[in-house]
Amino acid sequence: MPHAARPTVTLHDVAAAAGVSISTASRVLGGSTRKVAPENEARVLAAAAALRYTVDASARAMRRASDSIALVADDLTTPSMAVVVAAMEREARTAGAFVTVSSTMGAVERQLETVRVLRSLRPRALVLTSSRFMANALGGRLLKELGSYEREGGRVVIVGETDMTFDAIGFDDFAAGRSAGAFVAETGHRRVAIFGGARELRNMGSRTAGFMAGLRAGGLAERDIRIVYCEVSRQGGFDAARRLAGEGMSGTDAVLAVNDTVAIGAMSGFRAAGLAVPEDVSVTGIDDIPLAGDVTPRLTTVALPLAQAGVEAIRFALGNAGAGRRLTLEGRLIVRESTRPRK
Amino acid sequence: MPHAARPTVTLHDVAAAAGVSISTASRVLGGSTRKVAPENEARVLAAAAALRYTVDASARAMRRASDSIALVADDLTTPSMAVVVAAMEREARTAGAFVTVSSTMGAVERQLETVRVLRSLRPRALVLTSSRFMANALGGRLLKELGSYEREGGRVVIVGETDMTFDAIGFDDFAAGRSAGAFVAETGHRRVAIFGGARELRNMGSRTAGFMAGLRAGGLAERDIRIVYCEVSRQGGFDAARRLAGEGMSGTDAVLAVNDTVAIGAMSGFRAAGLAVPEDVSVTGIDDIPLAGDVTPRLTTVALPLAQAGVEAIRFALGNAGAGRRLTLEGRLIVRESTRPRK
DNA sequence: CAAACTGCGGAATACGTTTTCCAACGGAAT
DNA sequence: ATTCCGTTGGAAAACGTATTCCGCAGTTTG
Repeated sequence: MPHAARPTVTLHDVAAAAGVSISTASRVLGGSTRKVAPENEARVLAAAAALRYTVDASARAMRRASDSIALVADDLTTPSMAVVVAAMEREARTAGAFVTVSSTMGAVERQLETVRVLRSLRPRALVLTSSRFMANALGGRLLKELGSYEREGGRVVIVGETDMTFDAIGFDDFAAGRSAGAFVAETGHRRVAIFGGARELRNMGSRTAGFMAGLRAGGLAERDIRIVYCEVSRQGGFDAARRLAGEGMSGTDAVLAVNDTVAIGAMSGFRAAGLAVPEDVSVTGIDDIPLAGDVTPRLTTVALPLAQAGVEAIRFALGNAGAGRRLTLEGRLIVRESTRPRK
Repeated sequence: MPHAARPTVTLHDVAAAAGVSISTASRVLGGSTRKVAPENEARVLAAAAALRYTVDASARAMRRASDSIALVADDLTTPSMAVVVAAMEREARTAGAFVTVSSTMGAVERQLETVRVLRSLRPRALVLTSSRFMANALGGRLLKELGSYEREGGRVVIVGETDMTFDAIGFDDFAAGRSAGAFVAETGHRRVAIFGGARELRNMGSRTAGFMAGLRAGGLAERDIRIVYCEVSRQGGFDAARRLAGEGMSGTDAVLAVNDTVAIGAMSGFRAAGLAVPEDVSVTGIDDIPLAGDVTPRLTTVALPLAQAGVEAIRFALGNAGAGRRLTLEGRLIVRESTRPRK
């Protein structure tokens, strides 16, 4: 035993116990196409079970394509991300692959570092999920790193919006925003506030643009729409609502939040300020995280197929190479009790 | 190139480019103790950078102890689990290790299967987080599997309660329950309902027992305490609250929920039934998930050091072998607005 | 000045597996 | 009966790295 962590039972041991050669044992255990005599097959299987043999994935990876998929996520604790990751894990497993997860906690420099580390695992694919994977980030160094990974035969899949030319799965954020905006306009709201994200988050920008388009299509004028920049978090929504309420609302009868987390925070903020949702003000979100259907009042939102995105990402990762495929998933408006038509 | 996924640049290429032997390149790049001439070192470094070389973790794992840690989690989407996992990921990274995550979605049979698969990665340690890792599960097969893994030099760390003799990190669930119970009793509540978990979840059982102990210590009689079994989920808490309210509360002025998720569900349920928290009924939880400080009213709860548990688990996993160490972490009562003293 | 020692580069080996190649064997066809 | 082919087992090579061992040079020591 060469070093502490490896005093394992090997194929060699199994073969010896079964009285066959290593080749034969490998063929039985490794799912080879070659046939071996039923007699020998049974003996190998028995020996493997008795010895509790498990193949060494590292050694196997040196001869076969690996079946690991590395996932780089901004923040695993985000509800929508948790849903995506869980779906990926499930899908990968049904395909006999497994997922290793790393989070970058939103630090852009750590994305590069993380990708470097993960590349050493020689995963079959690298799945990046973030709203911030832009080609020019870090002076293009991330792009270069991913490029050379791909040139070495790896697959890169991006979940979220990007301007890079890898396979990508995104949500139609503009359309999602537009359907929320149109709904709010059609249900008779006259003055609307948009609780929007920091400008640098690209998908949040698309959602805001969609809100505007939907509202205008529904007949609202520019001066009836107010954009409130806030942190994209529950607290951000809470604070924005309190502030708006503190300033007297100036007629605002609906809030379009850039995602469910902000919307739920906003509902709390209004309630804390003594306003009732939906009686005094309607609130909508985007995403349809599990919590959205659980809060009181339940949140009207645009459901994005988060789990499906996870599944499709794994399919891209495992499927045949396709250069720069794009899959855009559409959201679906779900009307619940956090909105109410105005007379 | 033997198979598609491996046309990578190898140490051989770097050595050739630098004009040195493979051994020298390995010594420079692999963090060896052997010294190499500064001249050569510089050339190797330059070549590696130019070629974008990354070591092959699989190949390295065949000579050195691996630096991966495999995590088996019941359900990654659980808020408390997300906190633990994030902390593990962070801690592992600072130690130069990385974490691979798999979830079993609560299915006990899949725990065994998952451990089998993960063992093939020859991780340095296996970290299991669940409330259900009992020795006799599956007729002891899981225990046997873990035992042989440990005999092969692996480390097993369990986060949560267990009766197995591996290193374990747990929370003092009984004490947490007791401090919540004592607080509720001391603040003048006279009739209390416990929203408890399914009986087979051991830690939930300890919490319930702690509730009882705390309440009795505070002077409540057996007949003033009512245990309501409900699903451990937001919906479970919601339904239980609705049911209780529908039956007229029969004087209940406080609810002790077995965790924050159930408590938050219960608050919604009461509100939906027209009752106010904390005016009509006080509600407490256990865990202190991030959401607990965000809901309205903010939840009184017993904060468990979830992140610390993740950190300590990684330290156990990476530290020197210690047979059957136990670390029990204590919770801390945090009083917020979901409870109110009764006159 | 010879001998011992130090510092460092390189050849070779080992890690555990898959896969190619070869040999042996048995049965069928001529 | 001889040749041919299909089947199956085993020997050996290969994957990329870390490390042991050896040798060469240069330096110190007696």
